[in-house]
Amino acid sequence: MHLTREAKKKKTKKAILAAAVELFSINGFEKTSISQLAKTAGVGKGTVYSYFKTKQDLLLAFCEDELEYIHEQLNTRTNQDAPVFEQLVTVFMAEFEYVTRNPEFGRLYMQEIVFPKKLLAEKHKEGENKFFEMIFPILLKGQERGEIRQEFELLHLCGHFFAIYLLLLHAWYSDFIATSEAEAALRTLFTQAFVGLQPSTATTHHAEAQS
Amino acid sequence: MHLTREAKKKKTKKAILAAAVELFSINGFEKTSISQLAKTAGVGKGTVYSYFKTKQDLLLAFCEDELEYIHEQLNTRTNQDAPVFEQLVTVFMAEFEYVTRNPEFGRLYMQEIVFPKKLLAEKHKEGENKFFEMIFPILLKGQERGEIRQEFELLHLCGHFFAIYLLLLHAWYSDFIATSEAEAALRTLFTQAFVGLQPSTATTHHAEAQS
DNA sequence: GGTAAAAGTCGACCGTGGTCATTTTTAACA
DNA sequence: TGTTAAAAATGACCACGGTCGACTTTTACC
Repeated sequence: MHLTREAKKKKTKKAILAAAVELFSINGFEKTSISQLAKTAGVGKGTVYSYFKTKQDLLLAFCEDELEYIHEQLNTRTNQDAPVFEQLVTVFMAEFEYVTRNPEFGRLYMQEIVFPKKLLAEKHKEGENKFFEMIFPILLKGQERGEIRQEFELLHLCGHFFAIYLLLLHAWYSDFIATSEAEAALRTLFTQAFVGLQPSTATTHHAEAQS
Repeated sequence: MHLTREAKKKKTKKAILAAAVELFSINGFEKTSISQLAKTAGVGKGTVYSYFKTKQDLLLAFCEDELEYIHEQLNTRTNQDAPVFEQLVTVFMAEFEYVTRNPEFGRLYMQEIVFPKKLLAEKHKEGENKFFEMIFPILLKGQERGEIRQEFELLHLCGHFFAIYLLLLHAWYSDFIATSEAEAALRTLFTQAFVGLQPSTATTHHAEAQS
């Protein structure tokens, strides 16, 4: 048999991940030791490290699994005909709620995603692309519909919104805003971004955009 | 003598910080052990921990010292009469260059500042305020001069720019942009923010801002 | 100075994350 | 089935970050 081996590996990996979810949820990330986790998963300590390079990797793997699920759900649920503004609020709030539901996981995940070790940057680009893939089509449609200026590149637009999302999370983690205030804050920031910071009469002498 | 005691403590603290700077610079943060550091500083291991709660705290303390210096320099050097746009570019690029000069320190610093442990959030608000204090007066003057819309709250404006700054660093740490491209990217994002994402003819049906 | 309490220092000690030589399991072939 | 080489699992082991009670120095008061 050729499949049995691979199948077993998958099963072991799942067992380790399951143990991780269980123990991290109960005791938190830092208070869970790898040996304890290995025992729960029914494997040796070394085995854990042959599936995950690092304790953090284990957490990130779990987070990414969960996020993928959230993203799929979002893709099927968002109303493609609503205004861009509203679609973005929906998407961002879903992400926000997921990340902040378990602050400890979310924090470690975002720390690694936003400011990755340079060597691992490549790996995370992929993960972030998931996020960009979500809002990319929304913004594209927005440009087609004339809700968003067409002279800006889509990538830069995505970046702009990602920036606002980062700020939202930062504000929450720093206790500047409570969970209940998040949506209002997001809308305020979006409004600023849409309308623009300068008065509409101003001369845009600095508007030489870059690729 | 009453001062001797305090003076001695300061001296010890400086010695520890100095050892940290030296060893971190040579071997990096993770490869420097506390016992090694303690030996270099000429104190016991426990003493290090009576001055700094954690190994990370040690690094953050160092970073904050350095940042303070940068901020002072900036306050005296920026041209208060230049357009807001240009002043902001100057300030942000200075910060950017400092943070990315030593990627490892900058990374750990930003990780902790942007997504702090909830319990320590209070402590870091202070640190961030330094940043806001830098751009607050610039934006205020911008509003007075009519370069920036007056219907937005200054705090939200600061937030908007901080968001862009975070994105810039993120893009750099993720290898999306190189050091040499940073300023151009920053200008592009600023332009987007100033001009606004929606066409100037669009109806702003969503413009109910929040406090 | 003598002395007792408070402040500061110390390094042996603990549990941890991570490694690696060794052992066990699997797959392939005669 | 028996043999063997590769793949996978293992846990003793290591260096580290951080703790703690024992120890030394400083202070304040007589």
